[in-house]
Amino acid sequence: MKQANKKIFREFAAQKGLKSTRQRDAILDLFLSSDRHMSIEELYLKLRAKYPTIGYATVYRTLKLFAESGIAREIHFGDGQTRYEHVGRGEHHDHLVCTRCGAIVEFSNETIENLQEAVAEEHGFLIETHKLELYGICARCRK
Amino acid sequence: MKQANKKIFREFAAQKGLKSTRQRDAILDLFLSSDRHMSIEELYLKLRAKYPTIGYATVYRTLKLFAESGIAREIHFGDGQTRYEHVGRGEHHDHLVCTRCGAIVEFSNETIENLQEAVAEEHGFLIETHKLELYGICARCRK
DNA sequence: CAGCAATTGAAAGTGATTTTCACTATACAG
DNA sequence: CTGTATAGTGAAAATCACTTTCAATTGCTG
Ligand SMILES: [Mn+2]
Ligand SMILES: [Mn+2]
Ligand SMILES: [Zn+2]
Ligand SMILES: [Zn+2]
Repeated sequence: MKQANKKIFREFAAQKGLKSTRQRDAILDLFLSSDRHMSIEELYLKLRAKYPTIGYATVYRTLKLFAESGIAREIHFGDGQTRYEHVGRGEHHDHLVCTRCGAIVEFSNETIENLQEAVAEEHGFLIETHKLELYGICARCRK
Repeated sequence: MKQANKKIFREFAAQKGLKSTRQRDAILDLFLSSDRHMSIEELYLKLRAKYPTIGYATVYRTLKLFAESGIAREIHFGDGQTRYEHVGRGEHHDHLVCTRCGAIVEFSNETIENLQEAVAEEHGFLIETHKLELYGICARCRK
């Protein structure tokens, strides 16, 4: 997925007249090779290590571009910070979030998705997106 | 539910040594008799009408107490504002949110809830809470 | 290389929420 | 009823997570 997403972003950038900059490239590389759910702050701190002068604004702006291009998705787990996660073409998944250690497990359940559609239909809604998050204690923390 | 929740909060307040104040009572009455999903700002503005000197801080603090006591639940629909909704003893529901007009429809689906449990179990998680929100266009806005 | 638009980072600005603090109100003992 | 200890209040300042502004820099195109 990494190379595919790199290509998707390059194409997006090209047709939008975005320039290729040292910072943007560094952020893209870091994002694509990092943990799947990173907060801006985590990304910023890691970037600083290799690129001490990079600014918060640049990181924020760049991650928005990633989301716009379709290679990233913004997620909110209710801790006040925005996270970004990788998105593969046409992929979708939901999350289990450990309230103890913060671990995030991804899952996808076709049946649930279908039932969501059914519920929406009952109420005349046309679903655009949805959010399903299960919060609890992960296997590790339960031991 | 209104009287029941009033009683629940009174008991919570008593055992926590919270005092009964004019403001707290006003906020409780307004909250319990209002729309089921109110933002702090909406509550604040309505309160101001009857109680011109009430401060934002008091409203924020009081709603947190309501949540702590179990009569209210904090909800985040991604518009940057925290909302609070009524909670009845042992009740639970999820939401359909119209991205056009902001309408909120509540629903509950036993089958989905059971599948969530099954998913959690597969991953060794013990669910504490969950959030299921379906965003889309409501029946009215589709016409 | 010149010309110009896009990009960057520091710093100021936002908007929601929280904290601080001096003042006030409540509850409970006497 | 008081007097007191304590909790609560509201205005204003502080925080937090972003977002915008802007002057300086950089990438591209020709
Ligand atoms: Mn994920
Ligand atoms: Mn609701
Ligand atoms: Zn855990
Ligand atoms: Zn609508």
